[in-house]
Amino acid sequence: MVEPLPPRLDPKAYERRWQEAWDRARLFQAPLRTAPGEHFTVVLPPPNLTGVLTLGHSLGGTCMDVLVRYHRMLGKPTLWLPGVDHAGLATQMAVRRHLESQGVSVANYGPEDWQRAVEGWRVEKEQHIRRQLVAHGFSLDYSRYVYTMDPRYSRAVRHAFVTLYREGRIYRAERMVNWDPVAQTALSDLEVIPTEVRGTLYYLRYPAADGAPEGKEGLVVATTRPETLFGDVAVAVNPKDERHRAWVGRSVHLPLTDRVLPVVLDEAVDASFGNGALKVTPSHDPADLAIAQRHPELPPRRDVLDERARLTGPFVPAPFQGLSREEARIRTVEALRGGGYLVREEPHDHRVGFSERSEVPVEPRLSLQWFVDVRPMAGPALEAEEKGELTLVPERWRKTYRHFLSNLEPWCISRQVAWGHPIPVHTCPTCGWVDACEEDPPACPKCGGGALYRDPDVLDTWFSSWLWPFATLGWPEETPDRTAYFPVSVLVTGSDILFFWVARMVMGAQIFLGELPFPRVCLTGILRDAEGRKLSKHLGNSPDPLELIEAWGADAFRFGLVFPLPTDEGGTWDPQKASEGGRNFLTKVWNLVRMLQGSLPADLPPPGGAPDLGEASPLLDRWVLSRYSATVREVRESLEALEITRAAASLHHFLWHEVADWWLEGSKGRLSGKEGETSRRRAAEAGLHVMEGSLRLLHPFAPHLTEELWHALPHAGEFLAAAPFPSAGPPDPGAEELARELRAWVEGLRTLRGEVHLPAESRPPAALRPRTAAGRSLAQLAGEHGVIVRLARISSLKVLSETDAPPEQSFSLVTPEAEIYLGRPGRSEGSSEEALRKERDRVREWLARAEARISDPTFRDRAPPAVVAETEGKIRELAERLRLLEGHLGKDRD
RNA sequence: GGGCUCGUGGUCUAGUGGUUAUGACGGGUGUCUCACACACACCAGGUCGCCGGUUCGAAUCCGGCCGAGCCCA
Repeated sequence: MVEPLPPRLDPKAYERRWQEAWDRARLFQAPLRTAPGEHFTVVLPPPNLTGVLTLGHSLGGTCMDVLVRYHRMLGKPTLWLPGVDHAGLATQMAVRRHLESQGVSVANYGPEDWQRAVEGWRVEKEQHIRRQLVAHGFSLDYSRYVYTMDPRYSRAVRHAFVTLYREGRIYRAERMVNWDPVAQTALSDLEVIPTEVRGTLYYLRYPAADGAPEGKEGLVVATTRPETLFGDVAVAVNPKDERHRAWVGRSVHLPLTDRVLPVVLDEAVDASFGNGALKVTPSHDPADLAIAQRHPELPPRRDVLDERARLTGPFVPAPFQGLSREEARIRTVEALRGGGYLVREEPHDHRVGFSERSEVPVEPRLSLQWFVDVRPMAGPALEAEEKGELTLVPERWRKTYRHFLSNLEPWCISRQVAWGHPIPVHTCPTCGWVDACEEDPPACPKCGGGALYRDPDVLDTWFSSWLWPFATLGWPEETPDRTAYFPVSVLVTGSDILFFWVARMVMGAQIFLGELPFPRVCLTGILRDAEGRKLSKHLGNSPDPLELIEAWGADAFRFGLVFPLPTDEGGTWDPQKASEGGRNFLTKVWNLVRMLQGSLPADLPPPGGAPDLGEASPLLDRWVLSRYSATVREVRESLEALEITRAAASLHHFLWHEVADWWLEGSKGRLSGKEGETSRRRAAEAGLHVMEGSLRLLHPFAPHLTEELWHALPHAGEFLAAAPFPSAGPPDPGAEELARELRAWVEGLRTLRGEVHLPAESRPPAALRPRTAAGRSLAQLAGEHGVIVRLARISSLKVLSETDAPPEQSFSLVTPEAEIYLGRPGRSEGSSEEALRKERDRVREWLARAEARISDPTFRDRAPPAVVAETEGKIRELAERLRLLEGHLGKDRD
């Protein structure tokens, strides 16, 4: 026989123990299979190697674990595959900060040095991340762990590149990219954070070069970046702008230089901004570049900022050479002011892109980069969603998904960093041969020359991430896992990476495998702190999940994450409060089982099928079994629909407010044995059936606690984690209707007690006259009266017939279900008049509202007959209740 | 500037044409009632952002406005 449970729940006493036991039993290792077939596969979005997991990972992980454990309990071959992402530049920056904090200079680090430096970091972070994942109780299959820089994974990345290169989908081009002048690399749009900045708008006069139009001395342009003026190639105005019409065909002097710039017309110029004239600096602004390209007479570029954003080059006058962009702005403005070119300056709020990595403003820069032309891939990805082959949950993300795919830009995949997957393109300096190869060629295949030159860039990290759902399973090789466990069954991730990860994975799988990587995507909300900011490593406002697990236990933390689920919009979420709520609920479950355990006969066998309860069985047992069946159904439906919060809420409500508050409270008499061994045994059987099943239902949410409690009850099997998920039994509507009535009676009695301030210890006699058919049936079940007496804390219950006179000297109340009387201890101790009056006023108001509706002829005319009938029924009930209430009031006043 | 989303008691939230609008936290009152004070019972608190429209009937559908947030420029 099992030990009695300790009175207090202590997660530390069992969480680690079960994690180790599950691990020893290899419960989470997906079975090896070679044939395709029904399976459930989830891949963990690989956390970055940059550091520790955030609460966002905890949320996504919990959702995945719930689904994975559920499907595993359904008996499907189940795989949840973990891994980490090398996160190229992000990791390199983190390692660099780490090394520099230890006084190590990385200025001269080459790729090999970085490889070595990151390797040590990687081992440490991998261990930490794995510790965090294990502490959550996530049922991951660590035997299939993947690191995006593993040789096998790297081969997949390389294969993907070579395939696209050979198909002509990858090309090299000079483009305006987001340039990080500190990290000295291109960034994707998604690594740039637009930030609201208070800057200055400078109005500069560019003097006329070949005679000013009448009444003008020069053309005034407005700019936030005066330091780039040396790169100007023109001044542009909007053709519709009458103010500047006279400038067409003329030219102006570029201040601080001896150059002359033409004035051109372009639709893109915003006439309402500044003075309506724009200095065109094609090398350092994407919009200006576009203008220059529309005017073939203009020089296409004129670079004045180098890779560190310093003013350099032949167009920069000597005094400004080598200045940083910040210094250059100050000096240029000084010089412009000195020369009388600065007309005025005004404060100006605008958005500047900051590098997510090095946190400095990004510099638009023309440079030679590698691109994937993803635009042709969008069609199939859109089509899959439109046909319903790919569904997003919640559905409202569809529009966002479509909008993104309909506006794709070529994807810049090259990065000028030391660490990452190298771009496998080789050039022969002798004959000019260029190609992408799966293996490094020892010599030029064309001319036989050696000393091939490999492209120095590495790939954007997302270029490896978009292969995740299939490269982790062995692609491009046909491995057994790929056959058995692809496609992924559902992808769970944060809505913030819908574009750059989810959409790209869809395109990737379609192009490389010709099929979807997953049929469903579950997008979780974004957690925000008390100030409404997104929790992130970046802001440092995410607590370490390990601290919360340490403080509350993994199960409480997990339950707090999904119930209530934080929504992605607006709302804030307090991890302490949420975990506390989880802990309170789990304590409830703990005590529920503890109470039940103490009441079980020693020889009670593990539950088999549902106990056979005839109509003569105790109402509460029939009712709780019916509610249990309904809960099983709801939980299964919710989990199938990926509505994890709804499943958690069903369980929370059922266990706390149905099993504990009503079944257990009302069954204590029977469970205590005071009503005989047979009665006790039957109550215990019903309770055990419901609780053992509920533990299985709850297991995906709170795996440790349920495993611990399951072992404290009679059970069949070695692990709850490997037990089958419950199936729903039939509902019992008759029992539900009677129980609803019983609860209404008890609640009415309790409300009246409260309204007249009866002391908690008083046990007055009570009488009650049913007002419904169900109530009259319930009244016949004399065996249930003890339950009502217990729950309402009364000494006795007398059911009155229509003709019975109500008891003298009593408090009273009229509810929709019954007229209720409570014995009054002494005539001086309060009255129910206030309660009755309150109720009467409410009923009057409802009645008035209903009567107003029914007296409207168009309502009778046009509303469905059922609604009219319902309203009439309601009016009858309310009128009757009002009459009764007024009668009681009259009597009470005596 | 374009796109998307959301405005429900103090806070968070359920609710896709018909009830007396759900629940949680917080608040109040009373209770250490033989599982649980991490609890139990009861109570108070909302003109469902605003204005119009559709409808017999709108938190729910439509339009406009106001406010918040996200994404892309």
